[in-house]
Amino acid sequence: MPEMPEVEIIRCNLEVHVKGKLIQDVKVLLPRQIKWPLPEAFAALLIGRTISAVRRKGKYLLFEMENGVLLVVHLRMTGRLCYKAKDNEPDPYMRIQFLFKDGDGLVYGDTRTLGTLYALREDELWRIAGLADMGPEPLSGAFTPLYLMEKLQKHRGKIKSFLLNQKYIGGLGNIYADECLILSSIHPERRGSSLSMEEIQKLHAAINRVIQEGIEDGGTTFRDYRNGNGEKGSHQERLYAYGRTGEPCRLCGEPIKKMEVGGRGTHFCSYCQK
DNA sequence: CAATAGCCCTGGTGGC
DNA sequence: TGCCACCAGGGCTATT
Repeated sequence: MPEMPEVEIIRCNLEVHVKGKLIQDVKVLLPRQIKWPLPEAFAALLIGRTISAVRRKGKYLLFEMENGVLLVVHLRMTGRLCYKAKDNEPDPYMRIQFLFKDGDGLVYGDTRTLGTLYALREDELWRIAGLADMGPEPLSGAFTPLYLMEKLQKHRGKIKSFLLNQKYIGGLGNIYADECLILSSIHPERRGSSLSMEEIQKLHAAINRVIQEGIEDGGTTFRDYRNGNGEKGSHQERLYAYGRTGEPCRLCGEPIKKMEVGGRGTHFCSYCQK
């Protein structure tokens, strides 16, 4: 499941390949994944355009065309974008295909088909609520301990749910949320408003740390994630909590436990996290 | 307004 | 071996 580090890796890898490429054709194999505009208009907006940049905001990828049109992609659970040279073997779960004038292509594949794609201009980005309402990203100047404190003071819900809510912090998903909680010794069911300033500072540092390390490791590949070249990341080898149920905590040796918090599987250490 | 439950989706897994 | 319930979970919508 691509989160901010994985999407950043994909952005970085794809930009090298697609910058300056002219889109000659767009084949929409599964129209319902196009959320705006209608599939025919989606293709028409992109055909004949040249990609000038690849941007990212939270978990969204934004391909900028030379005329200002943006192709926006959210990969959700199993979406993947892969640059394909002319003779590469096809993705069996290909849903959308972008063909370039030089014969290469960009393939959007998605087994569970939960991903979403849009084509619109910069001044129409408000149509994508999750993008327009997104809070500051980890590692950004706006994401400060003070910002975190102000939001948490008013939050009566559980900290795990807070971390997953993109309107507070843009880019965290289930894996990195569990990781930053174990690294800051905070129990996932703690109420946001109950955190001390010291805990908030630890949490802030842990969020930046896990995102930074995730990017450095080329992302976390648990099941489906692949970078823009179809390769796996390695951060799963360094995880403290996620997917380690029953395995010894790397900090104290107690077995990692799993519970449900806010409808999400949550991995934690009952000894370290209070 | 905010928290929560349900829903979308399909492949992989474990139980029998 | 085959069948099937169940799980994975981001983000949207409906409900409380």
